[in-house]
Amino acid sequence: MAEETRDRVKRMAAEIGFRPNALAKSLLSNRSFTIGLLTNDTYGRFTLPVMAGITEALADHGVSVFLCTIEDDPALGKVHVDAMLDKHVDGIIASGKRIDRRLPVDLSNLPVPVVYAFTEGAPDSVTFCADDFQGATLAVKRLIELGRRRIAHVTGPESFVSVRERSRAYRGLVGDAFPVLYGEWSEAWGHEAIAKLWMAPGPKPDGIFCGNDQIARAVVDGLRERGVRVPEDVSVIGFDNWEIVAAQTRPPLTTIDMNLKALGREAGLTVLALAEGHAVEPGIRTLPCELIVRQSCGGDSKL
Amino acid sequence: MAEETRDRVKRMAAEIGFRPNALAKSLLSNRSFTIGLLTNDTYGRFTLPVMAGITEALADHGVSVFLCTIEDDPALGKVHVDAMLDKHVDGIIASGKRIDRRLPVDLSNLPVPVVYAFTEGAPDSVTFCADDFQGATLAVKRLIELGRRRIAHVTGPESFVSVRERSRAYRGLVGDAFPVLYGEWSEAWGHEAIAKLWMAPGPKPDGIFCGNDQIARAVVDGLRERGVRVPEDVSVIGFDNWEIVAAQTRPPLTTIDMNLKALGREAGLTVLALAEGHAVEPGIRTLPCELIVRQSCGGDSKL
DNA sequence: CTGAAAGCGCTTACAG
DNA sequence: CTGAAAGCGCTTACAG
Repeated sequence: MAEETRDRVKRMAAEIGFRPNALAKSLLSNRSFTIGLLTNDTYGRFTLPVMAGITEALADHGVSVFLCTIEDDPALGKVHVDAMLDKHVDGIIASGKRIDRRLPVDLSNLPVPVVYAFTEGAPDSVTFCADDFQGATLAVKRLIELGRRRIAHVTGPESFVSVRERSRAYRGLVGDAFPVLYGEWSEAWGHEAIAKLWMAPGPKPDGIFCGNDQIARAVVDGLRERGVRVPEDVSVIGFDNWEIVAAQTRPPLTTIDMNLKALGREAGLTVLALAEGHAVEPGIRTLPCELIVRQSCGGDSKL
Repeated sequence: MAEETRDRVKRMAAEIGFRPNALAKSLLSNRSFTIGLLTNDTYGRFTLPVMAGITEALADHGVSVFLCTIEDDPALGKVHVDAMLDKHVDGIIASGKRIDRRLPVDLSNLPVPVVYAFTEGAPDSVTFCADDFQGATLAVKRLIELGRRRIAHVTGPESFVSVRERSRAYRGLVGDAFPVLYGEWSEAWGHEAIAKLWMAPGPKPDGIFCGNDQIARAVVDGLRERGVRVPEDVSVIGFDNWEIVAAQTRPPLTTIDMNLKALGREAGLTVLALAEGHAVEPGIRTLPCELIVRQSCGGDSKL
């Protein structure tokens, strides 16, 4: 075949928009350039950022991702996992809405690599999660740096490891002058907690670290309703950086971002490496959180 | 081959967990049992319910779905569409965050069927969207049935068709005693609107229909802060049924649900039908909204 | 009714 | 260096 012919063929192929059939390729290469994201987070609060990170990392590798939302239904889970295996995904990323619960499906002994992100993984697997302790430390330290000396902690149910980690960080920095207030992940609980705190005798807190943004929002609202100024009288910091809540609070919440997108990116890259046969050390990888400064804590944002 | 042998083979196949390679199957059948969901709704507010509907309708047909979030980046859009076509998806569902904007990618003349859900479609395509006019009618009628006679409408930017449709429905039922207040889709605007309404001379509204739940939340908060009781003095109804906002408002919001999940289900079924070669009438299919009664409008919930 | 062959669209390894 | 063949894992159509 002459140079010229070869060129002509190539040109025509490009012109005509020839695209090789990825399915046929996969049949040979054992690589489908497809991965599955399995989650029970129907609301997408945690899974969407993770998903965004995965896509960001893998889109230009030509990898597409199947999103499978399985609620808490083992049967649905099996259906989705089987469908993914039949389609020969290169790997699976399991995700969820809390780091101390497993998805209702058995992902061990699959013929493809599995990586866990923001959900509890199998013992010898690779698991990514946010560093709750470090994130909480960031928040409480900021309150201390702002000169706050009576810092309270209003948070979610003690059954969550995240809650325990965060309050452990709080305790370490603040001691036990104030009780940690455990409750629901709701605004109702935030209001209740503020009522408790302000009805108690003795000096009131001048800083409140909240277990999530919903609680923080209610705390800020509750304070305003009592005529207490935020951030002048009391500094409030939340957790999650859930835009819809944090940005709409009056004043907008300073809060902790878990960097879920970075987490997704790492998980994506890792599952790809595994799929390509690279060895990856198993274990729990903890990614740092970040302080997002808005207006609910006051002070110089460059502190 | 004896009956017995055939049985034994089948049994062994099941035992050993034999699963046919879907990729190989696809090569022959021209069906990959895979569809793509393309969206620019990074937050997932609208796309996630649509996605849930699609999955619900198609999971037991063995169809998996690629989720592709393309922000507003045409280049990214093309990358994803090409990746999907290479993988021979059976069809594509385009979705978005408003019904009068197109995705930044050309989906005409693709070799696979395309269906639009909650985004503007190509002229001769199948498009699904919620019935804004009917939804707004539901809300305003409810306010009227509750005996409200001075009903105001606080909503988003007039540039949205949804906004214009909803206010057209409002106008039709209420007349023009009150101006329609157009603004941002934010709580800040809700507060501002209440300030305007309550500073104006003359009788105050006794019912407020809001363009979305964020505005409604702020309206309820603003009213409470002015000592106006909701729902005793003023009935408020929102739009969207965005759980995180509607359920946490004090009192929780009565609101309109666009039935996005049903929309996703229809879109999924339709794209599948097209993939199977069935003819589908092009055009815009409008799905009805639903009134979700909580406590912000008062009255008998069975009205 | 059973069993072997041809073919889906590619890539890899091998013979000329 | 070029070109034909074999094969990935299936299904379909055809010959015995």
